[in-house]
Amino acid sequence: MEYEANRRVEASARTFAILERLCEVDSAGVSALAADLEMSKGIVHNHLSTLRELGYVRKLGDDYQLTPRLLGQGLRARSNARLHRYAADLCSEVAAHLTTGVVLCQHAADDCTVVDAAGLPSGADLGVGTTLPLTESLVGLVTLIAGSADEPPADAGTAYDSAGIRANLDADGYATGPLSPDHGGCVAAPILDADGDCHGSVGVVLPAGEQARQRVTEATASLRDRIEARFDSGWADERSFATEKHSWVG
Amino acid sequence: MEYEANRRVEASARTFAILERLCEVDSAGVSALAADLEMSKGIVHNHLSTLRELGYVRKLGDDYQLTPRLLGQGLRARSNARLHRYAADLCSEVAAHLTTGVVLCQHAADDCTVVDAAGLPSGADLGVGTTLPLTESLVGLVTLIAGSADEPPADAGTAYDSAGIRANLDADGYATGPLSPDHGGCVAAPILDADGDCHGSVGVVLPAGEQARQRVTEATASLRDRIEARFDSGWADERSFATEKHSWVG
DNA sequence: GACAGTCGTTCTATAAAATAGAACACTACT
DNA sequence: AGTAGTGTTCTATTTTATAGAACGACTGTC
Repeated sequence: MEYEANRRVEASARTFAILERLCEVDSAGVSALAADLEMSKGIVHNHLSTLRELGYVRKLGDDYQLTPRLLGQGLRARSNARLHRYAADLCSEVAAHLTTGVVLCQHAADDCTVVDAAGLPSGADLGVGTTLPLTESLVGLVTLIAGSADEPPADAGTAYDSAGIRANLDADGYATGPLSPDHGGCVAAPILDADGDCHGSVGVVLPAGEQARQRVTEATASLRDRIEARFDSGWADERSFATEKHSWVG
Repeated sequence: MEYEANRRVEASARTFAILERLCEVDSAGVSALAADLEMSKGIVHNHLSTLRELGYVRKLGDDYQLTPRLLGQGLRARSNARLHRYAADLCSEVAAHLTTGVVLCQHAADDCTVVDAAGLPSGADLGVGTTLPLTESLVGLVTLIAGSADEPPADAGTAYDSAGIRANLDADGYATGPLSPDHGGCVAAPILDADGDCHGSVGVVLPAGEQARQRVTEATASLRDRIEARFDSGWADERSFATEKHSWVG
């Protein structure tokens, strides 16, 4: 218990608290941040100066504001992750072919994040960067179940039938149900590599109509297979390398 | 001098160094990071644990990897910035109308970052998230010049004619030249608000041909005017609010 | 024109916490 | 078995982050 408290770097946690707060409010002054986060003005100023020195924050008049640096790093992190590299183009392809929505979600500790989206209407609240709860969304739940041998604890109180989903995953490798409490039906399939590690999931929106259901489930299973095949083969992505290096001159 | 050194939060700087390193290499272990950053293994482990607790990093086997959390925050930060909210749709519009590339760049301390791009070929190295140097790119230089009354220091050694660009900005509100050493010609216009603060710039790619030049410069000036008009009026963006709140059900 | 209420910034003594470095547990390969 | 690698734990020491008050500048109001 003594060590657990000691190994956490408090100063960094404070810096991130400030950064996250700035992310919510766009622009704020030292006093407002200090009041919101219950920190002294002097300390907030020190952390903001540090963030500014590192290029994550800039000053506009007397207010501080995030720079787009996080965006660049976030996109770079996504490009580094195999899930996005292997699956993004296939998801677009399926979305276009089925004329429905497809989301690619990456599993994280406490939630899952949409890293690619295709075929969604422009007003959708499922765009890239959206985070969904692990236990309260189908795309999250399938990653949780596929990633661990034991099913989610009963106290999680999920609205889904965990045992049923597990059975569906064991049988078919996908599950069907509402994408989240706020969204309609979808078919969700976890993406596993050869070691059995779960990298995330794909969710394909289910249009109304019973014959669409079969087309979508088949397409989802095929999509999953093609993505996992790339994981297994350590896909060399020659194509993306070829285009990535191409310097563009207008 | 004593205070300057004291107000920087070293622990946070170390955490960000680890985070940035992870961003470059996708996935790495404690020892590798410690060696690269010349830190002790124990310390790297503490910082990684903190980042993991905060949800920015996850563990895959013995390696650590960034989560997509930065992506979500980066996109949210972009949505909060007025530059993106006011200018993104107009840039797309102009790109479609002229059938050329348009980039929207946000000014930061040491560089400028592409926060929106439209009409660029798929292999372009100018996508969202790209950072360009302030003095070695036209889109950066116009923000630098427009943002400060005095011209950039001579020792910056820019390949551009700063005085000439300043004259062009004073006269027309835009400048013409190579977008960067790696790219072709463009017309770049800084975006200023009513207080004279520079928020960034737009860069419109210049296709070959002399009559295209005039069309593009006129379109750029018009684009700048329309964006700045939204800054001046504190554009209420009813439209984006209306669509943003619309929960989408498949 | 002085006043009160802001703001961001600076400063310093004190207490808290980050750190280095060695030891530990575990795995893989020889 | 042995060696070399990993991530992790631990502790004593010193660095350093912190609270809180004072400062200077600015913006209104009376």
